[in-house]
Amino acid sequence: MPTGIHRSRLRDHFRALLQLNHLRVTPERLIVFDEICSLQTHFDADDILARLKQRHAAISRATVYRTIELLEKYGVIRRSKLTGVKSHFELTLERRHHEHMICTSCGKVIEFESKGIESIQQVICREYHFTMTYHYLHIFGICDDCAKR
Amino acid sequence: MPTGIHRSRLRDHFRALLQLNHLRVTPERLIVFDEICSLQTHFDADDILARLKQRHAAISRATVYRTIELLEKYGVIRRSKLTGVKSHFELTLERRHHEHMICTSCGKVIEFESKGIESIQQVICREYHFTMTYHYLHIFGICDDCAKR
DNA sequence: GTATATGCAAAGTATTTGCATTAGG
DNA sequence: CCTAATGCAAATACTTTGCATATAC
Repeated sequence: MPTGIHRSRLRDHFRALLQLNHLRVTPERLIVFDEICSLQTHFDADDILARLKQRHAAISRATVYRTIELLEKYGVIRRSKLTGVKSHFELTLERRHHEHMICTSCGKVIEFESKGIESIQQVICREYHFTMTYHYLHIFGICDDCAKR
Repeated sequence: MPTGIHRSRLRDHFRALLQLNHLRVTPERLIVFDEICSLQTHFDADDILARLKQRHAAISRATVYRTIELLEKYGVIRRSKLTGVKSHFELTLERRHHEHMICTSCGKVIEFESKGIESIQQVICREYHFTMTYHYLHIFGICDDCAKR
């Protein structure tokens, strides 16, 4: 899915993604997708189920799981197991790809971009015959301000 | 726990950690800890159970889970945000740094090293006056085998 | 001796799946 | 039409927990 898409056009892109992959555009899929897009944070399957219930959209648990699986497979959302038990997901609508540098002392997050890392990744993925959908680089350490203290 | 400890001394450090925290040094804990140290990759609870069984060490599932929880709590292992339903862990010391490539279809994790990424990071950290303690690069996508299906 | 750790089995969550039914292309 | 998608309920996977027993200190 392309980056930097305006919210109102997301649904059209999802529809296109389904059609391109010979998958059916069902109301259930569109509703689950809309719900995920409306979330501004990480979510898990139950979050979606709860919000659907609140909206009186009777979509089954199985369909929610299956739609999440589909979205992950096509790189629309990504899984990150934050807690010990459930899987958490996040929409991959990166405005522009960036990496994170996290200060373990004050918690500050510095975002940066690196052409070099992107190209190294391409080389590595080719070497392993791996088709990348997304990546993230997290650098942990001590920021300038904290080092001075 | 200090880093860069020789393998044979790891057990002593674990023992000290337990004593310092008024926890009991039980054979079960030592065996589970040794097993984790002997692994060269990330692992999950079942990996440990399977290896223990193979070694005819009859340690219960509950104890393995409880020991893993303890080790995570004291920072000896860390939960890594990989894919799938299980929780994966990694020893926080003694490992040579490596990156992860995760197949979002089958869950396979490919580890690799990259000198290039290391050096780019050094440049970036210098630019931001950031003192790195550790980092991880996760590349998500579809592996060769899954792409063929 | 006493409190903590273990083992077992049962309970608790999260997720997946088989199958009959529905509906998109 | 035909096949993929849905809903339901049952199955499975992973993890936690209550309790009696064992054991480290």
